[in-house]
Amino acid sequence: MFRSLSPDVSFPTLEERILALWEKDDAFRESVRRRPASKSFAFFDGPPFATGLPHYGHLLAGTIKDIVPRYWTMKGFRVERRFGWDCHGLPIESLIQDELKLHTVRDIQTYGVGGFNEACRAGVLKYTKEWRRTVSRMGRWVDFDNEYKTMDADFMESVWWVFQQCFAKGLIYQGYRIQPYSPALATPLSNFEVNQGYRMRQDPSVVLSFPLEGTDESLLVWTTTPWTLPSNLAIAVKADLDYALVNHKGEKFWIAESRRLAYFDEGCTVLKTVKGSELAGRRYKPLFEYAPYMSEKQYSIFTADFVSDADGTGAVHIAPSFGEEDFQLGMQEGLGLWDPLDAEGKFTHLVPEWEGMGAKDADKHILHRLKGENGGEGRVFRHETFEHSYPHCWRTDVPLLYRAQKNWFLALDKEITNAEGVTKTLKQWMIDSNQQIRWVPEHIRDGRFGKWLDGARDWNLSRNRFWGTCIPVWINEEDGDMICVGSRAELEALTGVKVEDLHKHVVDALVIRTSDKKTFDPNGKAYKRTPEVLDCWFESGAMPYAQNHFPFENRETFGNNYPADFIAEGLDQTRGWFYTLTVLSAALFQKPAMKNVIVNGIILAEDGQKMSKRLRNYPDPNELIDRTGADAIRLFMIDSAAVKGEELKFSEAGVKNITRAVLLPLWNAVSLFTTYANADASKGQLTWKPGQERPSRNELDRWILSDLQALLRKVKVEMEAYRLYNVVPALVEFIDDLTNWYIRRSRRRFWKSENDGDKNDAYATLYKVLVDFSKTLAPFLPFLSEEIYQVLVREVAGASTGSATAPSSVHHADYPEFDASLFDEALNAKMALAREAVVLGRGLRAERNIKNRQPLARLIVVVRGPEQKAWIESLKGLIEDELNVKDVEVTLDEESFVTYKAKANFQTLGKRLGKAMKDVAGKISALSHSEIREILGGKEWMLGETTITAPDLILVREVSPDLAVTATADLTVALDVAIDEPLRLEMLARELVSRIQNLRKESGLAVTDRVLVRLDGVSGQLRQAVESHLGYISAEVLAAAVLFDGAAEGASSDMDVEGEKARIFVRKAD
RNA sequence: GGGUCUGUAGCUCAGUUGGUUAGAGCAUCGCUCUGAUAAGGCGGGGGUCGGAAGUUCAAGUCUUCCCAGGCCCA
Repeated sequence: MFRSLSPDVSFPTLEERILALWEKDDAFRESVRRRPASKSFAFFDGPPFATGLPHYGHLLAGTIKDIVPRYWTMKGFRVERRFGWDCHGLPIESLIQDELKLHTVRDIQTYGVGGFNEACRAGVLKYTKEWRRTVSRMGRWVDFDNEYKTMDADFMESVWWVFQQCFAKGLIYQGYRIQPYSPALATPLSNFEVNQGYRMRQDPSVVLSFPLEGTDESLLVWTTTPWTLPSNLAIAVKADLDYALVNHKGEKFWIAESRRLAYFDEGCTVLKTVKGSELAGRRYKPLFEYAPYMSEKQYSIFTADFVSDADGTGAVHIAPSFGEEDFQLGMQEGLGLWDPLDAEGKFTHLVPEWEGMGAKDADKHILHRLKGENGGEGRVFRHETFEHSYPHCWRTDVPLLYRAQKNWFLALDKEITNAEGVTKTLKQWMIDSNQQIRWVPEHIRDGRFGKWLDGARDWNLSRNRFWGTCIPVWINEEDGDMICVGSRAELEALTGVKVEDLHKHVVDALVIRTSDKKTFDPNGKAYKRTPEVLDCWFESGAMPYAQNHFPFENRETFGNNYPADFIAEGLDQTRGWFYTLTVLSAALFQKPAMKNVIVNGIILAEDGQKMSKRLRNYPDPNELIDRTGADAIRLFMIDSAAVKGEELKFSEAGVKNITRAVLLPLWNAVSLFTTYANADASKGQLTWKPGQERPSRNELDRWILSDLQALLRKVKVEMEAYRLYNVVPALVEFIDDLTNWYIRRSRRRFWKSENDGDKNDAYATLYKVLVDFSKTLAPFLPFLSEEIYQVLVREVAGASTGSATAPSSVHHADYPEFDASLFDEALNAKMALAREAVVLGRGLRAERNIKNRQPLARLIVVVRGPEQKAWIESLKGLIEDELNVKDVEVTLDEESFVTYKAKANFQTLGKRLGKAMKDVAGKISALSHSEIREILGGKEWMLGETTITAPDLILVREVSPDLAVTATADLTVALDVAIDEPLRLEMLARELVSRIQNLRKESGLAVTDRVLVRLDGVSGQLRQAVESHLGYISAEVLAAAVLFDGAAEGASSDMDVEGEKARIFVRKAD
């Protein structure tokens, strides 16, 4: 009837088989097609770089990105899932630069941007095959055939459109920002690159004297970058710091009082002391006269908070083009920018003295000159060398310069009016959007992400690179007039040239000539494209629009799929994708780009370190999948805090534990079901047919079905809140309920030889539970659930089963809904109480050292109320059987077993009593049994000002150590431990059965084989036991006969239980 | 240096508006059971809840400071 399942299962092999099945049936695409396009659940996939292989972080994010869409698909939604590739940006450019041995920006230009870009295009998808294989092998369903790539012309065109939208809203502007700059590469670097290049180096630490105008006084000023001195435009001091005027060998110097002794003797003369604010506004004589005069304030003293007296002199030199703080002060005071360096960081003709010399190289020459050794002025007061950590170019190892660069920015403080006429700044729209997003974990919203939004600065969109989407702005060189192009059609109209590729080497060649800014006019004004490309984060943020080539195509699709219902990425994307999605969505539509976000944490190696190829502290993902299977890895990752933004220490042992705790028990449950069902079917004892619903009167059946409903309700709540981490524990608990209670308690019902209704009830129930549970598990364990479904549903013909009627994959089925008609809260509580009684009973047996095979006469269960009494009575038989007792007696009267003591209920009393709490707690614990009874019975006990009533007491039951009694808040259980002769004989019979069963197993007999049992040398009481329990023994071990003839035949063993002996022989009956 | 998250048993983690003796799983040790089992059952050991101070009758939980680690930023 059912395919027979080996308990000896290899999950990786099973998974490979399922993958082939999905492939054959085109199961993924079918799962999408089956659901109506009108009922869409939108998912956005964050694009990875394909310049490296997938690692565990990708597997984790991929698993989350698979589970949630699978779930909503089964809930009836169409969930399109398109894979995306991030093709542009520095990682690929660096890779190709290495391949082509192009070290600098100039090398690339010499090589040719076209050739370089084509090499990037050809190389960027290097690992896509490996990605596809690993992602698919993990069971993730995502559309690779319909993938989007950020380098596709359609995608890039939409990015242009997004940019143009921002441009039209006045959000785009050009401005300066200080950036780390590599003179060797002639390019600014990203923070990421900078962080790779920190090293110790020695630099000059110089104090210079600046004569103040109209006095004979000088200000001592500190710098570590002499090469910026020709660009000096100002000096900054700290307003509330004391500055002293020191007389030193006839010269007068200003210096911060707190720094005075660092440069002068103790005995030096202090002429006067003033606050820094009093020095502000005074003018000084510049060191050099190369810089043009750009402001009336040039060469004067300012106050600034960033000045400190931790080093130097408490006065710092300001060159606004070099250094973040200098730049800020320069902007604030309108000093202007003056940068005498060329692209390679060399002085230009603006500083003829050192023209052609690199900035850092010029340091010593500048100092030499300032010392007056070349006929100049002796302005160097102190020249030292110090060692510090400083960033170097990660490729060429030359020290970086912090330098003002012209960039394109997205302004966050511009006001935007939405469709409803509400006006707010872009930043406020972003902050409002964030409040509408459900973050998992929640704290990201107002924590990491919210704080980041609050402090967000204008977004620097431009990169002086080659392989990216071009900034679509053309500029007239004379008047700076700009045209922002938003599509290929516009570009063609303006240039008269039709292009299909929008990359730099193609687009830069196009010059716009126009008189109306709309159409090409050979005699019109000329506009050339600004040379920068876009930050590739702009492209990933534009992905919701660009993946659909919106607005050029798919307007309707876009409308149905925006904002996304769900996205998921790692915590490191807070400032990355999550941010850029939010900025662009707020800029374009004044709403969030997504409704729900799961943020996963970082995966560390088992030792808590980062996973490192060099340390080899983690198993290769592909090898691990081949060893343990994807289901186990998926569940291990999901069953962790990694799905709420915390880190996960990845351990293979943890993955194996999932196999042991979840996969195998479930597999065994299915295997048991099919084994017995097949056996009974072949004996003609199965009247029930697969898929046939069969209401059972058996409480155990009704309970497991009800328990399953509780699980379904829980899963629904957690999945709708995107709390994946709460789902796996619930699934595990259900598997435990199913295998260690339902199946264990039902084993005999499957096993018994007579065919009655109950047996078929059991099959019908277990079948329904397994099928529904496989559907419940499907999003989480896509492979194993599929196998179970195929075996139980697809491969058998029945009312709702078989290939003719049932969906071809479990993932095409509808997700099981909570069924109120099967749910019985009281039954769940009742079973829980019975199980508690059993646990207590087992404890008593263990405590008294009475083994389970020894039947006992009686268990007394004392319950706390009439309802509970009825509950336990209705499950009497189950408890009797489980605990091997002849009778379970249920009563409400426990006073013969326990003595009451009481503890204070701090919760009710604490607020009322305050400081008297401790005293009262002592008095309560001193109450006697009868006093407690009276209070429980309703008596009010006056204790000073307070009235103590029953709820103020917590009852503690003390049991005498002489009695086999134990108690919890819900139950008191007493075990009658007396063993009379009939009970002893029955124990012996059971012991014998156990020995015979072992022999059967050892000799490899099938569970259905009938046997012949022979006994030899049987001692008196054992013989008596066999004779009085012959029927029981024969039925248990499927004995055709039990003979005392002593003939030695078949497998044998000796038995000796408490002095009762026999030699047992077992062979298969003829 | 700033922001943020984390710190509870050997390991992985729960722990409600502050409330009584801080829990679970795994691991370990002992006992036990077994014709669904790579299992099951019962019990033991194992904790100054990162540290300190404070608020309170009462702090794993609230406040402040400090320490350690991760991520992001500088």
